[in-house]
Amino acid sequence: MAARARFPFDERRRRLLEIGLAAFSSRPYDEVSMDQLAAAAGVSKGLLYHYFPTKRDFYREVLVAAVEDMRRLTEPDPALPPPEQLRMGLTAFLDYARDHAAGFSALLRGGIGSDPEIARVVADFRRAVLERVLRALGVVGPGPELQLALRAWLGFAEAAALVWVEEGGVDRDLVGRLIARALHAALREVAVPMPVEDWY
Amino acid sequence: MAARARFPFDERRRRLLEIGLAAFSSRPYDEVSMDQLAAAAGVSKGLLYHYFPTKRDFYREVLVAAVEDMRRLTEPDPALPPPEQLRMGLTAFLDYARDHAAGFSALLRGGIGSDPEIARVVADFRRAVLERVLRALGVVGPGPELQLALRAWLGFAEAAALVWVEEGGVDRDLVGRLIARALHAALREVAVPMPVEDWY
DNA sequence: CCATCTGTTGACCGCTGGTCAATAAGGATG
DNA sequence: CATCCTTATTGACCAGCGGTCAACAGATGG
Repeated sequence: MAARARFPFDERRRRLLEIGLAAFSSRPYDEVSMDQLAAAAGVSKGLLYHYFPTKRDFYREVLVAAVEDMRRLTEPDPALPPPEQLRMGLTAFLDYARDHAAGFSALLRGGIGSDPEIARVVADFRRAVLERVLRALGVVGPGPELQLALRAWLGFAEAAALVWVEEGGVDRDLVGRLIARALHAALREVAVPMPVEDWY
Repeated sequence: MAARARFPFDERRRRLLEIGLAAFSSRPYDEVSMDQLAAAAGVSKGLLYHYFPTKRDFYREVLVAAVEDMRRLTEPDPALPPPEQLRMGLTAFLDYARDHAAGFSALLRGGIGSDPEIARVVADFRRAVLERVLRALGVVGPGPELQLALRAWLGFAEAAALVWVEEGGVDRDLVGRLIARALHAALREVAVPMPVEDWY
């Protein structure tokens, strides 16, 4: 065998997560085996378990890293006026979905979403996105109706992005406008004063 | 052991699917083993494989049955005027989500959605729902923009229903109105003439 | 009462997720 | 340069998993 290559912890971990993302993006969870992953990383299976306690934890960490990546790349500039923040945030969101199609589809579509720990990662991400929106709106204590409306709107945005990425054939900015309009409609229905009409 | 109980094919199959729905609704896919399922059904594992070729197929059939059930229970009366069809369809949809919370969450949230065969079942269901809407609208050859808008709207409706079921605390008819309004907004953005304003 | 069909079983297999004691690379210390 | 200690890394190992299969037994019809 090749000589033992000893890597610093963080670097090795990062490499393993990259390989995990590639694997879990292209095949369903249960069709990816730890042996395969280890082989793809040129490493023994035991090492995988040295870095991640279980397969599920590994998957979760892959998801966390991907979501963190997305959150970072779509972060709006707080110095901009709110309408511009929304516009740029949506554009960045759609661009990210387009450029990371496989991972975006596989992971956000819920690779194994019925697991509570996994679902929580996605739920946390969604909450973070909605907090951005609430901050831009200047709302502090959103009631249950507003929370539901915003969460539903996020479902709209995610579905729009998924279809746009998978089917194609639609202008990106049209999709962005569509999503912004949906936000307006959702907010109006729960009586949140916001002149989003001219926001996009 | 108990004497061999011989059942007619269809009945046994139906029972197995019921048990599968209960199992897959309460635990993630990979935490449900065929041995457990067989034991829960009071049956040998071999029999499970006599009815369904693989675990994945079994899961798919469970999903198909659940989706079929939902489709049947939310079917609108075509004799009603379209606005009323929408109203009743949404009400039935939300009621179904509430009354079948576990299955609705687990299965539509995508138990193992990254598998193409499984994803297709959900995709087919969504297409069927959208065809109802298109029929009610009188649209025959929807362009890509309209398809995307409607698909995004369905994401809105699904997310709204999920949150409503899981969090509670919001009036059902408010959720229904919210979803109807979102449909209006989505359609207006892609320039589909439809006076949905007074539809709900 | 036999023959056929088929719902049903239990033993079996390769592989999977997960464990663990043993090992060796490399920096620190003298 | 030898030593030591830490820890990244391995490979053998295990119970349980998804899946297979030959054999069995309850109906059904002649």
